[in-house]
Amino acid sequence: MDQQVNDRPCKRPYDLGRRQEVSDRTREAVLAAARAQLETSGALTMEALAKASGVSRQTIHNLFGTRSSVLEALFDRMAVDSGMMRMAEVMTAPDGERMLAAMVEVFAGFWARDRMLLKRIHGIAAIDEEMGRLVEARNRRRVGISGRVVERLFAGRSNMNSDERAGKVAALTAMTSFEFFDALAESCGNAETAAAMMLPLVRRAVE
Amino acid sequence: MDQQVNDRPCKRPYDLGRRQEVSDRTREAVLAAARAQLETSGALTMEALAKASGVSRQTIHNLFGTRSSVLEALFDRMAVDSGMMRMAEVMTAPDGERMLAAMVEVFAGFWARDRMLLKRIHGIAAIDEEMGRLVEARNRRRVGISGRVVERLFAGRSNMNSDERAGKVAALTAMTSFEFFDALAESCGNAETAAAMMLPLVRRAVE
DNA sequence: TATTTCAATTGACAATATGTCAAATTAAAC
DNA sequence: GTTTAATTTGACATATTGTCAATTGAAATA
Repeated sequence: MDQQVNDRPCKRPYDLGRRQEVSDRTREAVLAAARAQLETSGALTMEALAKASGVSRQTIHNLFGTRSSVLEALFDRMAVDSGMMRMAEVMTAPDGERMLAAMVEVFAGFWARDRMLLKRIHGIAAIDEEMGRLVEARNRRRVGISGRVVERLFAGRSNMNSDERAGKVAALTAMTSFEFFDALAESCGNAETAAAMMLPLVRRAVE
Repeated sequence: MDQQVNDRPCKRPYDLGRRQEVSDRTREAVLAAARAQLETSGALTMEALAKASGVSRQTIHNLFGTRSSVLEALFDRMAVDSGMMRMAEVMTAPDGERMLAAMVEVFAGFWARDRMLLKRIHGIAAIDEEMGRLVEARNRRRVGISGRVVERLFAGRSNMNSDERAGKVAALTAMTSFEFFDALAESCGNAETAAAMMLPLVRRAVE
């Protein structure tokens, strides 16, 4: 079990030790299988997931809780995996221009790496309230980053009212969204070309 | 039934007449209820749909077939309702600039009108193969329109290679996509502001 | 080695959803 | 009044999520 309430006193201390490692590995296996299933078919059933990861259906429930929780775990993991920490790179860039370039590069890379998976998850988010809130929360972080970039980019010019500034931030946020990247990749035919096109497009958008 | 195989000879001709009208009205009622359900909760169950539109679950199956078919009918209808015919306006504009402006106006209006519904349907399309093909097919039409607009826009200049041209088309297609509009509306806070921002952004993108 | 602990399995179950079928109902057309 | 066919009703079959309790099995302790 994930956690247990001690209604019965333990006669003996017990360290999970290697058992925890095994448990962790099966957790990974489930997430990997979930990723594979989502990327190929788009459907994600507990039954198929259990079979693919070589555990029982109940075990997945024990490890994650509900089906939604599996998706959430996958989504959470993605940020860590794909180096959301590279965002520091963006923030510490020497000037606005290079901040913008770094931001575009980081996000384009991020979106390109897990494009199919993100497409599925964002799709689910459009239907499912809970996943919707999760995606929205992450998007809000990008709004914050856009704000900082725009701030630095126009640090010199004081002849810009707050509406104009808000417009720039909105444009930058929208153009660094997964949705825009995916649409661009779709109409380009591949993600690499889309990634290459991003910076000039974004630059012209925030001018 | 939708259609029947005559295994028994009819003794008498029969014109549906008013019965057809009634049937058509219930069809409308179902679609309206489906729209309402999708816009509010995002979930669409046949049971709730039947209750909301005041018919039996079986009737919906008779009228549409499957649950997916209801969604498809709703999606098909949307194009007709929201005036895809206004596309002629785009094609017959006197010059490239005005074609571009018309295209942006038409699509921004189109996306804004049914934003929530489109969000749901595109979400489903990201998961469901069949709906995915439908949305993709419609998107391809926009690619064609973008091509015409870019063609006219740069009719004078011959100093543009095919890669450059393809890039413009891809950018225009991506920036007139629902996904981009929705992302922009999200970061603006409302669809109206997003619609107003579109033209300048698109213009700068295709330059 | 024997015992204890707990992850994992198994099987049963309830709840919800889609989709199909056949018989009965009902309202419109003839 | 009879015929026609849309609509309803109720019964199924199937698939899916989620929970429960009892069992199993492997690792940790003594």
